[in-house]
Amino acid sequence: MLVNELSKKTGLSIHTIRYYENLGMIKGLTDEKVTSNNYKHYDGNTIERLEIIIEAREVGFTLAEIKKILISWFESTDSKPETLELFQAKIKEIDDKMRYFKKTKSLLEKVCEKIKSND
Amino acid sequence: MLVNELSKKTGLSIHTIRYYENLGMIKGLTDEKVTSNNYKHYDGNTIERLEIIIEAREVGFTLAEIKKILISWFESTDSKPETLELFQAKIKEIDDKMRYFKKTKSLLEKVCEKIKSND
DNA sequence: GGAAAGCATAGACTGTACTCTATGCTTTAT
DNA sequence: ATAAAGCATAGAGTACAGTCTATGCTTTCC
Repeated sequence: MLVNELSKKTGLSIHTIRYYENLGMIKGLTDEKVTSNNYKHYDGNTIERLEIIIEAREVGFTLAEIKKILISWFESTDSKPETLELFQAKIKEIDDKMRYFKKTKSLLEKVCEKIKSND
Repeated sequence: MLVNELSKKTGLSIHTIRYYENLGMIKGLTDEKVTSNNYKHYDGNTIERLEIIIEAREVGFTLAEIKKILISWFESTDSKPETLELFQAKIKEIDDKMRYFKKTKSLLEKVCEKIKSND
């Protein structure tokens, strides 16, 4: 599939997809049998990668971190201590954030009640 | 207290404090009895505000949103429908993120196990 | 076969949130 | 009294994550 279809399937803009490709997070392949153009073709793996990127973004990974995750997930066969460390640090970060979020949520709920009761 | 003390008490850099002040999120007052300088004085309310800023940043509010929160919390007497809406939307966002976080955490834990077992 | 739509690269521009530098005046310490 | 430290404003610079524009070639559709 070409970039337009990939964009539709993932919901990411063509610009963003190319941006991620420039960062080396995904890679399209040009069909060597076709010499008239250098259109890039993407496959299911690219979709999978982009979906991982979208989810990982959501929980606060930076693109640089996500790149590492992708490499260790798709390209590496051996275990990587530094990736393990990154993940364990992120688990800790997530725990911290969840605590914060719970506190903040109940605070926000109180504030909402306060605002409503002032009517 | 002057900016240096405020910085030490909140852990924010002087630069960051001034940045927030320029955005109108906090406000120091110059002592009108002193004419030789225009040093700004900050009080407990400023610390409270900065602590709210720090916490709200942590859960993903933008500074523009935090400014609204501060206004509705400290400056407004009447209820503000738009602030209520903002908060309710944020509560929903937090719920969504918590779901994501739980999913991601268990995924990360699995990945960590996988990496470890490859040793 | 000519217009419209799609693809590629490169680079400029935007927004958010800082962070740092320059300059100059004021206060404090020795 | 003078050097060091602190304060203020203004503006430049940085990092991240896009987003948009320009240019030019290619493919598709009527």
